Amino acid sequence: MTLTQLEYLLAVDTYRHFATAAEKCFVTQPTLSMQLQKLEEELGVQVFDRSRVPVRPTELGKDVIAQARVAVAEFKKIEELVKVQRDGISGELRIGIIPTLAPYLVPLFITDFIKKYPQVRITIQELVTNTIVEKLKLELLDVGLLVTPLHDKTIVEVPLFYEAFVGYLHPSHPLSSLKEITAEAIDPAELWLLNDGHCFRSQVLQLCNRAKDTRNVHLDYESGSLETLKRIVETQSGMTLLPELSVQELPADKTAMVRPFAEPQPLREVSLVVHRSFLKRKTIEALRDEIVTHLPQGLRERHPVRVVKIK
Amino acid sequence: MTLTQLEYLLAVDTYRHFATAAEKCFVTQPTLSMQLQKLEEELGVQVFDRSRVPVRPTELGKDVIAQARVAVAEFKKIEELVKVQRDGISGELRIGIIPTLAPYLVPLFITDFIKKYPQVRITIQELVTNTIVEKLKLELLDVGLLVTPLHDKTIVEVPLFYEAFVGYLHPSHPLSSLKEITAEAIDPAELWLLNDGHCFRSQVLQLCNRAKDTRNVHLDYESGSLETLKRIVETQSGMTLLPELSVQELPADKTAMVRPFAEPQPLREVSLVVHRSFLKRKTIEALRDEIVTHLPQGLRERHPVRVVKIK
DNA sequence: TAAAATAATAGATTTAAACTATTACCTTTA
DNA sequence: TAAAGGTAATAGTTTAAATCTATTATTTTA
Repeated sequence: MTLTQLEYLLAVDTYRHFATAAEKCFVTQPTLSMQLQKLEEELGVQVFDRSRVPVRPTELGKDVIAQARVAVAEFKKIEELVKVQRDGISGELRIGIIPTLAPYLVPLFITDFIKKYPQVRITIQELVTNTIVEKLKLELLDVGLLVTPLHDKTIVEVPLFYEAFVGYLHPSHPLSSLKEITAEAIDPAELWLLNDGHCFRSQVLQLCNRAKDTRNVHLDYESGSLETLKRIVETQSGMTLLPELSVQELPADKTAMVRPFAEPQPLREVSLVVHRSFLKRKTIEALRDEIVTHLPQGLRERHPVRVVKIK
Repeated sequence: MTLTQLEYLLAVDTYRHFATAAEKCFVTQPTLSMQLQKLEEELGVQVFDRSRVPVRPTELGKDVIAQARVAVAEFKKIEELVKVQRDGISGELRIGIIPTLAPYLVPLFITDFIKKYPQVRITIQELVTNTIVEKLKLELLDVGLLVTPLHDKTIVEVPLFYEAFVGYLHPSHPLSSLKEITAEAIDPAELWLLNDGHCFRSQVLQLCNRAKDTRNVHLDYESGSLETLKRIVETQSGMTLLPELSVQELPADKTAMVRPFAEPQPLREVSLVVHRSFLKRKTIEALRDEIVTHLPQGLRERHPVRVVKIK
C-alpha cells in the first residue's frame, strides 16, 4: 500500500469516474486503474463497485475511504508543519461562502488579509450551504463561511458573530409606520423570498413560524440574490427580511426603509467551518482573526440572544 | 514523500541507529540512508542530527516525527479495518504488564482469552511502568497493564478495577493480633519493600505517608518480586504490604497472615493503557472485556474509595 | 594511533510505476 | 436491434526509482 494508491482511491471516490480521477492526479487512466487493482488485491477487498455507472464504493469500501481520508490528511500535515515553519502562513486557501453573506462580509476583510499574508493565494466561491459542506468533505474547499449549526459530526464549527435580521419595507407598507417590527406582525405570505436552497430562505420562514415551505407567497418570482429583493422592495412594494450586514452601507433614503426587530432581536449564528481533519490550520486561524477584527463594532461585541436555527 | 520513507524515519527515531533501523525495516543501511536523505531534501529540513552519536532528531525533526507517527498509525488502521472485517479479531498483541500484577492477573484470563481468540498471537512482557510507557510510545508494545494515573497526554487510560492493599504479617508481629490494620499504625521503617523502580514501592511508601524515599528500612536487602517478600515474612519475621490479588489463592495457614486495612481501604487503580493512536482497537477491547469478566466478584463490583496515587 | 563503528557515496541490478495502444463490456440512442 | 459512445481493464513497452553490493569518509573508542 502506497500513499499514491490512496490518493488515487480518494480521487475516484471524489469524482466517481476513473478517467477524471486519473486526470486530476496527473496520470493516465490505465495507471490509476492498475494501482487501484493492486491496492484492492493487497487489502483483499473490493473498494469500488465498477458494475454501476457512475462507480460507487462498496459498503466496506466506504469505511476504507473514510479512513484513507484521515490518513492522507495526517500525512499532508507533515508537509504543512515544515512549510509553516519555513515560509510562515502561505499556500492556497479555498473559501466557500454563502451568497447572503459574501457581498457584505468579504469586502470587510479581504484587502487587509491579502496585504497581511501576501503568500496566501485565495479562491472564493459563492455556494449554498449544502454544496459547501459536500466540498469540504471532498477536500475541494478548505474552509466555509456560513450559518450554523449544521449538525454534522465531520464538520467543526467556529462561531464568528451573531447577525441580526432586519426588516426592509416599502414606505407604503403598513408596518413601515412602526419603529420596530416583530415576527408575529409579519405575514409570511407577503414576504419576498430567496430561491429554495438558500439557507436564508428557511431561516426567514422559520423566524415567522412557517417551518414548512410555502407556495404562492406573493408571486412565483423568487430571487437568487438579496440585492434583487431589495430592488423589488425599493421600486415596487411589500417587504423582505435582510441580514444586518447587508444594510450597513446604505444611503440615507434607503436606510429609512430599514426596521430592526424589537428586542430580543432574532439572530443568526455565522461561523467559519472546517473539516475535522483540520488541514491548513494556521492559515485558517489567521483568516478567522482577520474576519473578527474587521467586523463592525456592534457585531463583534454582541452576545447571542435568540438565535434562529436552520432546519 | 512515501509511506516507506516515513517508516524508515520512525525506525531511525526508535533505534537511533541507521544500521539497526535498516535491519528492522528489512533493507540495507544504504537504502535507508538514501531514502531518508530524499525525504529530508523534499521537506527541505534536516530531521536528524547525524553529527552526534547516537543520532538524534533536530528540534523541528521532533515535530515531524511526532506527526509522522500519527500519519503512519492512521495508515495502519486501513489495513486493520479490513482485517477485522475479514478475519475477526486476530493478529499480534504485545502486552506489557508490571511485575506486581502479572503473576496474579495474567492467569485469571489468559487461557480463556487464547481459547476465545485463537487467531491472536499474544506476547507478554513483565516491565516496570516507565519502560511500558516508553515502549508504547515507540509502538514496541500495543497495550499496557499497570497502575494509574500516569499524567501523560499521549497515553489513554482505561480503568479496569480498584485493588486493595493488604498487610501480610509474621505471627510474631505486634499488629498480628489485630483484625484490621491502619496506615498510621505501620512503621515504614520495618516494612519489607520492593526494589526502587517498582511503582508498588512508591505506592506503599506514599500510603504510609513517607512520600520521600527512605534508606535503611530494615535491611539493605530489597526484593524484585512480591513472592520473595512473602517468603521472607513467612519464614523470618516482620511485615509487608501486598496487593489484594496476590493473596487470593493462599493455603489456610498463609491466609491467616493476611490483615485487611480498616475501611475505607486504600486502593490502587489498575488500568489498561494504550497509545492515543488507538491501533488494534478491537483486539484491545476484547482483552479488556476478557480481563474484567474474569476478575473475582468482589473486585469487579468495588467502587473507588481511597485511591493511592503514584508520585 | 590503530581498530571499530557509523553513515554517506558510487555504480549495478531489480522492481515497479507510468505510458501508449488496444480490447472488453456496458449503456444509450438512432 | 445494431451502432455509437462511454467506461474501465488488459497488453506490452518505457521510464523511473528503489534496492543491492562494495567502498569510502568520518567519527569514536580502545
